[in-house]
Amino acid sequence: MTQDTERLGGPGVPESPAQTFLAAGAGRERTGGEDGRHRLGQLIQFVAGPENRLAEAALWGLLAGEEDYNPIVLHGHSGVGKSQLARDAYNAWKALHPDRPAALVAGIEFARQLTDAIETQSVEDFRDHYRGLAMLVVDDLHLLSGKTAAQEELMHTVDAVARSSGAVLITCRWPPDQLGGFLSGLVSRLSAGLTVPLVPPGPEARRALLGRYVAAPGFPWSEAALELVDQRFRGTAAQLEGLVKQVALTAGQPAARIGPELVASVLDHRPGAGQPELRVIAMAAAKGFSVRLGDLRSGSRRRAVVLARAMAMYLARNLSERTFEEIGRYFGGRDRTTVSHACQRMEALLAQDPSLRQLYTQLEQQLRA
DNA sequence: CCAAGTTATCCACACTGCT
DNA sequence: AGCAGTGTGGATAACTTGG
Repeated sequence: MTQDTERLGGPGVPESPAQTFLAAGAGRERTGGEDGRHRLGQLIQFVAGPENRLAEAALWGLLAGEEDYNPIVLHGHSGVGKSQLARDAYNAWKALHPDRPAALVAGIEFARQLTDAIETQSVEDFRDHYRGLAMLVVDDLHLLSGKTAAQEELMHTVDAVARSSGAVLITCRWPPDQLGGFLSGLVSRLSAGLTVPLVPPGPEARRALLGRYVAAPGFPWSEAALELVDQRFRGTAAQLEGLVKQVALTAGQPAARIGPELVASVLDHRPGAGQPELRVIAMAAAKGFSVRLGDLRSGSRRRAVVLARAMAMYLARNLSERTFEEIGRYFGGRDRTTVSHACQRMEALLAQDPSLRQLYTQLEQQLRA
């Protein structure tokens, strides 16, 4: 990994891999010079700040046809932009290599298609399609947990695509070696490629994202309004986009200038912007561990209760923007450091217990739905 | 049932970023 | 400087485990 880092993220790496890539003229042939570069630049929606330069570099390397790191696995919490990056890679590939077949498929959809193919006795067609691809993008691989047939099929697909000098990009909640309920063959195949962590946008990336979202015509934002979002908003790219839409909606008719007062009132009255209620999270965790909701909020320290409580706290922390203080208050008025410790402990447990990770994934899915 | 080990919890203090 | 949020380390008591 040291070598990978040196190669892709070290001092030799230019500020923006995208710039270098485009400056070098990669893809010019098929995308048509200046115009093509511009078009390709527009296809890339993911905004990478310094914190995600390695992922960006990996993406551009993949598009440039570098085979050194194949497959590339992007992993990170939900909301960091994995799916966006997957879509970008797919769209850019199609623009660069219109004559080389590519596919973007969600992990769970890949499994469903395979089941259909088996039922309709068309597995050969399924294989011809996927194994003949020049580029395969699989989004949310972790949802294939426990689905061995699909994993086996995917493993052979990845091999086939790689053998014919194709590119494979995979997004996942966890790095390959921490996946629970996965075939060791697939895990080692994935681990042999390049594994890149994705993290939430930092200040620089947030600013760039904000600039893009407010660029839509009709609702001119004042500098002070932008400044306010910059100062007060801490969230994922998707949440930021939601905020901008909410502000436009509140502004009413187009052409009204958006000032800091309006933004402040939207920020103040955000109804938890899609984040589940603590009670809903606690109930889901309680059910997952077969304990009572009341137990989680009680003083009990029974092993099963403590584990379920820690999971609930960890979920609350990851799926909402609530502070340790708020979470602790809900769970029996516990100290905020208790919540902090519980989250750290859960993180450590998840790193070493595949079945627990499986449960976490399940609960997270359920609560986001 | 009891002693020993483990760890969930709380407290005190320190650090960071913002106003 | 003051505040909010967070991180870290130590002390204590609740709980688990082995005999």
